[in-house]
Amino acid sequence: MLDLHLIRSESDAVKESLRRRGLDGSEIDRVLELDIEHRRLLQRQESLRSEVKSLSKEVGAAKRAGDEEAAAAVQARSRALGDEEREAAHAAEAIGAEVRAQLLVIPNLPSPDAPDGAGEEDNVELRRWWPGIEEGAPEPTYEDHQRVPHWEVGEELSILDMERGAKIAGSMFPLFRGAGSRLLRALGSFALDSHLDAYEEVRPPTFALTETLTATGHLPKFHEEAYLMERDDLWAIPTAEVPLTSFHRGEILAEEDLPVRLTALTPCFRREAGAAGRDTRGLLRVHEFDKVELFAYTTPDQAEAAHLDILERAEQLLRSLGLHYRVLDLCTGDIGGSAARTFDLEVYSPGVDRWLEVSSVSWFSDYQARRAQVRYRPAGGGGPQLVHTVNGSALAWARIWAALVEVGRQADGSVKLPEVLSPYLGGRLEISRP
RNA sequence: GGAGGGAUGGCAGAGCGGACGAAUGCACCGGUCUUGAAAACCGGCGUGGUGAAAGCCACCGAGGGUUCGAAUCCCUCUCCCUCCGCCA
Repeated sequence: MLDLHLIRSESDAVKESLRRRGLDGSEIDRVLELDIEHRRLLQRQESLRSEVKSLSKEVGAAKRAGDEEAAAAVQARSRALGDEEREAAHAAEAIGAEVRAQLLVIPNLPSPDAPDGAGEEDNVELRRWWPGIEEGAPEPTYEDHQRVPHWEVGEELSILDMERGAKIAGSMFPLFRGAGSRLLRALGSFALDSHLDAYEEVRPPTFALTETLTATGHLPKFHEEAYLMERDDLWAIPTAEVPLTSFHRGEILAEEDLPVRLTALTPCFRREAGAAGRDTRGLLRVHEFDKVELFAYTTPDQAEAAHLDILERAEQLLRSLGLHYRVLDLCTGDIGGSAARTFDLEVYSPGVDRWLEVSSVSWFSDYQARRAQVRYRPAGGGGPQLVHTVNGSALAWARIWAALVEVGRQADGSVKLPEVLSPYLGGRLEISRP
C-alpha cells in the first residue's frame, strides 16, 4: 500500500500519478477524509486514556499511603472516564479499519519511466529476439508442420491429455504424460539450476494464509481469482511471489544482507474467473501450472539492477531454448496494481499464431514491503527503512512447453527439443509417435 | 488425535495486579585508557502512532474479557517443545 504520510503531504502529486492508471483521485480524497476523522477520534481517545492512567496512579499512591477514602473517590472518577474512553476507542478503531481497508485497494504509483497508456494495446515493444538474430538472420517464418496447435501435437504424441485432466479435476487442468511429463520436469529443473549462482532455492508451501496473500496485493481486491479452501481458511498460491514475499514478512534485515535473492518452483493456481470461455483450448489458459519465480528483497538503490537482472535471466532462458520472443514495457493502464514497472516476455507460438505471455518481471517499490512490513536497518545508522521487492517468472512452463512442441515439430510429426535440455532428458531430444 | 510444558527487547533471561517499555547478561554504537588492539571503566542502545513542539498513546505470541489500574488474573486462538497414538 501507499504511505499514508505521503498521501497527506503530497496528495496532489499522488493523485496525478494515479491518474496515469486511470483513477480519478476520489479514492485519495476518501482516504484523506477518513484519516482526518480518524486522527480526531484518536486524539480524543488518547487524552482520555492518559487521564485514566494518571488517576490510576493516584489510586495506587493513596492506597499505599493508607488513605482508602481518597482512593475510592479517585477510583470512581476514573471508572467514569474509563467508560468514556472505551467508547472513544471503539469509534477510533472502526474508522481506522475503514482507512486501512481503503488504503489496501489503492494501487501503487507507477514508475515515471513506465509508458503512459490505457490498456494492453498501449504497451511498448522494446525488442524481439529469434535464433540467429545476432548473425543477421531474418525473423523466422514457420513451416506448415509447425502450424499445428500444441493440443493437437500433444494428442498425436500422447504427451498431453486435456480430457483426462478434465475428468480428474475439471476443464483447464492439464495432464501431461510420458515424454511430455518428463519435458515439463526437465524445464523446471533446468531453470532452477540456471539461477543457483545467485539465488537461493526455496520450496515453499503451496497454500497460504489470508495475510500472506494480502501482503503481495492479491487480497483483498482479487479474491475472485484465487482458490480458497474454506474449511481451513487457506488459499492456493497463484504464484510463488506470494510465499516468497512473506518469507521475511515482519522482519528487519541488515543492509549488509541485501539483496536477498530467492528462487522457487511451485504450482500456481488461478480461477481465471473473468476469462470464462476465452482461450479454453490446450495450455493457453489453465487453472494450474508450474512456474519458476525469481525474487529479491533490495534496498531502494539496488532495486533497478535487481529488476534488470531478473529480466536478463528470464530472457537468457528463452534464448538458450531458442524461442522467438519479444519484450514489452507495460503501460500504466496495464501494470498490475502492486507494481510500479513491469516488463512482460512473450513467446511466439506458431501453432496458434499468437504471442504467449510467459513471464512478467516487476518492480514493486516499497508497496508490498509496506504491506508485508519487511524492512532493513541502514548500515549508516538511522531507523529501519522499507525494502523494495522485485520478482519475475523464469518462466511459466506450461506455455513454454506449448511453444516448444509447436516450434520443434518436424515434417514427420515428431518433435525436436533444444540441446540445453539434453542432460535433463537423458539425452532423448526427440519425441515421436508412441 | 490425546496428555503436559512454553512464547517477554537483536539474543539469553527475570518479572507473575500499582512507581514496568520492562531487571540482568551478551551483542551492538560512542567515549576514556592504549603506539594500535584486547581487557577494564563511563555513556548510549526497541518499534510504531499522534502532535508545531513539549509531550502523549500503543506494543511483553494474537484476539477478547475482568479491574480505578494487566507483561502479571480469566477466556479463545496460533505457533514451538516433550511424550503417546496414527501416518507418506
